[in-house]
Amino acid sequence: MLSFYGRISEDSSVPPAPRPTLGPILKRAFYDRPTVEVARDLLGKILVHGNAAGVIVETEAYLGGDDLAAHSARGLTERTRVIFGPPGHAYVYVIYGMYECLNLVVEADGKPGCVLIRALEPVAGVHLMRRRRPAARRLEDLASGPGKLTLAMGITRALNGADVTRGGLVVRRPAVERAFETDVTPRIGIRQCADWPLRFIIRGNRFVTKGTFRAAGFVR
DNA sequence: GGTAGGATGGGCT
DNA sequence: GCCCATCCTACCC
Repeated sequence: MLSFYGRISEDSSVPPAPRPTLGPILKRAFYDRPTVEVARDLLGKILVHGNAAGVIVETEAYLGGDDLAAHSARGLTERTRVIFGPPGHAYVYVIYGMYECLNLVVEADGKPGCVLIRALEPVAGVHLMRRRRPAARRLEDLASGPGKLTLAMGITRALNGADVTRGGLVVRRPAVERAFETDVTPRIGIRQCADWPLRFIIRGNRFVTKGTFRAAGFVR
């Protein structure tokens, strides 16, 4: 099985891949950039909440301006206030009344833009994640979707507006950066601007969103 | 391997 | 009242 940290063997006599050592926390300047750049550059970084952590393997960019799929497209409301605020904060919203999705706010203060975190490759606190997601049978199902990963990581709407450059929810570099190829596709599960190429995944990674989406049509 | 339908509630028109 | 940036189960090849 192909993973960000190498090949995972089904043979228990083969030692597991080394646990990635965490590097420094991403600073605010990382987020204070164009949304598409940040969405792409978040791939391979490590989302950490408490004792759980996972490599970000799938993201989507939600732009300001004429991106009608973005919550901010309807203007500044109580819900979207965080998206218009300073970069480096969490935007957590409730979807379908049952699940919560994590975004990271980007672009300069006052300019809307955020990146939806869609899938993680678990790297720490796997036992914790399994307890939080009993429906997941395989490691690949633990955090392979935006609603799944918030459950697995224990991220709730209580973290809406949290500063992700300090505190319990942060994004870190891996201690050793690894090279990978990136694929770009249309975003999943939206109707407006459905063909815009704003979804980014680590090529070949087995932990990206599963299921029957119109996910084909790779742009690059 | 695949698809269809239901759960469930906040935000906005 | 309608629309969702979703997930799970049941059921069918």
